Amino acid sequence: MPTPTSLPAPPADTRIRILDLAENLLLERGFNAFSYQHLARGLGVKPAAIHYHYPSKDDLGTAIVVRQLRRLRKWRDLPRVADLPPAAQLEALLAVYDDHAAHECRVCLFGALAADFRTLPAPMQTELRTFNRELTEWLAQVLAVGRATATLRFVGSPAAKAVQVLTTLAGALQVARVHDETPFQVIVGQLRLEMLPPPAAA
Amino acid sequence: MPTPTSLPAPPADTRIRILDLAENLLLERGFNAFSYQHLARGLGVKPAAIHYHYPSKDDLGTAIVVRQLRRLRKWRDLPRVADLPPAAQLEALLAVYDDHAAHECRVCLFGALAADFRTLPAPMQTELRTFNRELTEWLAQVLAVGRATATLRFVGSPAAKAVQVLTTLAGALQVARVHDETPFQVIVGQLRLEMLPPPAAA
DNA sequence: GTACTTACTTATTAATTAGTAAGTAGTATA
DNA sequence: TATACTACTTACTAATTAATAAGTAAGTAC
Repeated sequence: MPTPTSLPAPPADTRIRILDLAENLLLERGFNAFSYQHLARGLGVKPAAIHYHYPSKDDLGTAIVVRQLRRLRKWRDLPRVADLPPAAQLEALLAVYDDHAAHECRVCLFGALAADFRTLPAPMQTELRTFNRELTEWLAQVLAVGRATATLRFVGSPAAKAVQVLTTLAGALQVARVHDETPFQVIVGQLRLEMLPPPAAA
Repeated sequence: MPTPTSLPAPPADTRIRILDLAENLLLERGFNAFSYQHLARGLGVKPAAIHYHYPSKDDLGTAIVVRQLRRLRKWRDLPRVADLPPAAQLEALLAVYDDHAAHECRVCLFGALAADFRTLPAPMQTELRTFNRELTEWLAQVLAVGRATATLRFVGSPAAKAVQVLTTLAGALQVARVHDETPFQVIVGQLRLEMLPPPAAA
């Protein structure tokens, strides 16, 4: 225990500030479109300071994906998410993507990295696959319960529908970037129309 | 008319060979992940030769998008496509994306450029928007006729469904890149299941 | 107060980037 | 045969890239 009673250091968050800015630049401009110089200028430090915390850009990129994976797991297991009924869980997911669209039309992590995937360091590839797999498995489970309880509607297997819906959402954020937020809202509206209102019939 | 009776020059296709290779690299690795040096090495010429045909990378990138736009218009107006019934037109579209997935998991033009969109030269942005808009309008028309003739099934407006389907397909190619072709086939199967078989009921 | 660690900066390297200028070989035209 | 054009190559520049080495100031441990 280094600082038993006092925690005097808010300046020590450079490591996190780097990660935050790098993540922003990644989601707003793509992985190959920012450099240690950009980060350094944006934070008021020298490029070598970034190398001190993240020796190589591979390390930095991997750290971004690993943190997003940790966030996903934390979010998914949050009582206010995990204890929701399936339709509300789906809405919570849509809200996350809506946040991205509203925040400078940021794409999601997956959409930011997929196109350049083959140029990414191996650890980033691995972590991104895990990220996407865990998110898909979570949604598949939500959809399965939702259909079983007649609160979500779709044809085909929950796993297939989960892949389709997540892929659509990732793409929707990209379309929002190319045009504007409108098509994103159109797509989300379409998803709600198809899946959310149980048919009101028997 | 330069060469009235003879056309002796197959070597003169360097301009096209550059465009072909650049397009391949763009779709396989992303726009910021290839350079004039890569192109030059791949073609056995010097980088300056590329600059001769395409003075700047902006010009080259724009040429790629412009050519894809021309191809789209040509394809769409082809008798063997334009004269098809709506369900077959949708299948023809799916076949194009399937080609991409089968060919080294190439993403589509849109998916390759969306993440880095803000780093692209303005003419590329403009042409890509046009490309996406025209494709969407075409599909919306197909869907409208398909539903009117009861050969395609969906809820919501044809325009909204067209945006959703194209976004899903673009995303599906990206998922194929990150994992393998399987999820792409799952997504296309899901789309067919939802839209293609008219309900067999009245 | 000496040793050590943390968190940097300064200075530098080697590679790569897009882009340019000038020269040249081959072909076509007058 | 002179002229000019096409399609390059050679040689170069300036900027940027990730990365490293060495130094330093401030704090912590004992």
